[in-house]
Amino acid sequence: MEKQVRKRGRPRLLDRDVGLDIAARLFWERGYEGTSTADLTKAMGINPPTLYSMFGSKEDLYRQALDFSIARESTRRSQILQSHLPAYDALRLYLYDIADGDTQPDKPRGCMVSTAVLQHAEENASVARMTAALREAAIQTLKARFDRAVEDGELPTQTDTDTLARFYGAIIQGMSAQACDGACNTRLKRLIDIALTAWPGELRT
Amino acid sequence: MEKQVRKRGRPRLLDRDVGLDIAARLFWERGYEGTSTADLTKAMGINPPTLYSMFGSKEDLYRQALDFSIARESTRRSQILQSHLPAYDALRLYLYDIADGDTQPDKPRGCMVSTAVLQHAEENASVARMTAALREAAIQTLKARFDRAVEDGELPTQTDTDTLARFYGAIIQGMSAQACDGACNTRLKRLIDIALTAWPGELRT
DNA sequence: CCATAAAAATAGTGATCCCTATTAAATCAT
DNA sequence: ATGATTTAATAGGGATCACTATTTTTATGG
Repeated sequence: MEKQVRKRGRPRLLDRDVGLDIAARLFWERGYEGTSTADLTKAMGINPPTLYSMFGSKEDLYRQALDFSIARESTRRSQILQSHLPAYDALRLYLYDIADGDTQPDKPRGCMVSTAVLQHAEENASVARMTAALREAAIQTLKARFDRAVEDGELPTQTDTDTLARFYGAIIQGMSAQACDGACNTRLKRLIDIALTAWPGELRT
Repeated sequence: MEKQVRKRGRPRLLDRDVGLDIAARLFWERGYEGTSTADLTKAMGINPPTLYSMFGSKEDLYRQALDFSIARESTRRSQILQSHLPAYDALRLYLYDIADGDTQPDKPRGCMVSTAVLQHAEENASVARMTAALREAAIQTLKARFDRAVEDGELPTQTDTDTLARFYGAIIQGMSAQACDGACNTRLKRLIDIALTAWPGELRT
């Protein structure tokens, strides 16, 4: 990650990561269809051609903003999930971390991915497929952790880990929706505590 | 509900309820921001002035289409919930009915209300408040049923019925999101069966 | 200083957005 | 038939949509 050597030509006024951060925040708050390229260029302080030369298109920018945001969160969250904590405890901390992310002060409510682009115009079907794939990947990550829990004897051998992962995925999506509707952090965590009572295994192995 | 007596003037080409049904289906599939007035007028087979004289504005039409759709479902669903079945059994049938609604053949996926207008442009904030209020009302209906269950001794007296209602509300929202992403009916019902294991009371009193 | 390179700014493009002023058509009452 | 009444159709308005051809600015290399 060494600083780029100064190249020829006019220097950039906008750092790429700063631009992605601004874009991610707008898309997060207003959604893909609710955010215009004029909103984006205005918030970044650039003119339209600069946006297109830096990021390609509105859809390309959305994809890059999602990748950028996910990269920032994924390290901490995968550490929680892949730690040597019992699966139940790891899951609890993982869900609490998501609840925190859904209710950050001075940030948009909810999750940028969990409830994004569920309904959409036909022309945005490819954007919807992208967010759906990200949600499916998150569920598969949960399932893999649950499979490990079965191997470790923390869950009954007959556990349907796929459905269990989709159940907690539904909790994550429901929390995002309720955060968008104004739910506070403690309210989401009380909800998590109920969801954790559906855990099929012995607790704290 | 007697048929209206033929009045003076040119007869309507489009029945109001037929128009609302067409509008509801479009809004359901594409969302509020993803559906244009041109989409609506084309699907209804009318010209723009007819849409505005019949329904007022795009936002008014959305509100009327939501009311129209909810009215059709609410009778059956409130019968399920307010029946004399034990609360647990009523809840199970209620959630199964919602799962069926999320995965109807030849209908858009998911629920028209549960995951609608979560992210939105600033100019559509009033539309978002409307759908949020409908979601909150559904949660309060669940809470009221749970409160009755406490009175009937089907739930422990110290049960936090508000959080329990928001938990099952999250399940409903998560199911809608996953249905939008392609989940089938049986997958949603397996998810419900796990959610029901979080029920705090004695089953089948 | 000059040529080259790279990015920014200007000034738009055609398409689509939600909505409406006006005119034409179709019915009923007399 | 005529006038009154109600709805439909025509034709577009002003704003915004995502995007871009062209020109101008600012840097480096020689």
